Amino acid sequence: MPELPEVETIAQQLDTALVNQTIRDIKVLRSKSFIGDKKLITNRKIISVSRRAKILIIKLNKNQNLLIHLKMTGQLIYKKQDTSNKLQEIKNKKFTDNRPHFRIDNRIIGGHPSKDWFGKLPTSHTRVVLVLTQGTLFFNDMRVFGWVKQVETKKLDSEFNNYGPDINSKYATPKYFHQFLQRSTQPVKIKIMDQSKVAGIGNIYANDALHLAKINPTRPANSLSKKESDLLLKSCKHVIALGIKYGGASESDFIHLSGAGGKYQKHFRAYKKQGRKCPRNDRGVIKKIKLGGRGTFYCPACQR
DNA sequence: TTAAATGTTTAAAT
DNA sequence: CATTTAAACATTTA
Repeated sequence: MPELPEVETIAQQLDTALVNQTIRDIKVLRSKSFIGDKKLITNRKIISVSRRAKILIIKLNKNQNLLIHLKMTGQLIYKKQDTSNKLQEIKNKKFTDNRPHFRIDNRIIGGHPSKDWFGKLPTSHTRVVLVLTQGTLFFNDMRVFGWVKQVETKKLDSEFNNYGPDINSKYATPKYFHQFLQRSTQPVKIKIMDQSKVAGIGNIYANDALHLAKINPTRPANSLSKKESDLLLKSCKHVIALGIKYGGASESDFIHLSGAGGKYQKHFRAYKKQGRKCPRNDRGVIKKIKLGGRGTFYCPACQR
């Protein structure tokens, strides 16, 4: 999915839109996409919407919760009732890939961008529908990796047993960061994307953080000095904060809930910049390699 | 036709 | 037991 900044953006906007509404009904169009008991979340009131790691947490009354993971291609579309449904093209605004910048005036949209945003709902990729008192929340997911899950509050903590501290939290300390890097000979990029060590760094921000820190993604994690590790942690926190500031990245898989789209893609340092000049100097050209099956982008000239 | 896509999760190997 | 690797998940687009 969308990475931490994208989920954070969705959580903040859904919180405003959904709090105090009641879930009237839930329709599961693809059984794989819903885990748990539908009965336990119907007629429950929404208390808040928040995020932990890359998971969205919708807190309900009577000790119930709905967790949502968008994985690679999940999208959430909230459609309010009783307003017009006109598609608007916002003038003078383009995505970096020249797709037009759309907004639909009674919808808020988040996740993988596709034509599913514009037409009638549900679409062929709609997997779960939440009917609320003042609108409807559609969970679309082309590749069906994502899920919506009912979890009682008592078991909420155990849902996060396999996650390290959030990268943007105070628990991701320089000492902790250096310690887990020291325990591994794997490429440092793979390690910082290991959600069980530290949560919230995905492929975009891993590439950009390593570029910012001038560290080669292929370096064995345990080869980083304390100084380098400190700088890398700082860089990770920095690019994640930047991502949140710009409302996430709308690059190929994400549009945030106002439909306006995140802006972080305009600030990519290395991600998807292969063949382009290094943003730091004229000597380097961003190179693309593969690490752990994922596209990896870096500047051979300045990342050592 | 093959490769790749902002991500986990699992099984098998070390 | 912890770490690592590869494959799996399902679909679309380049």
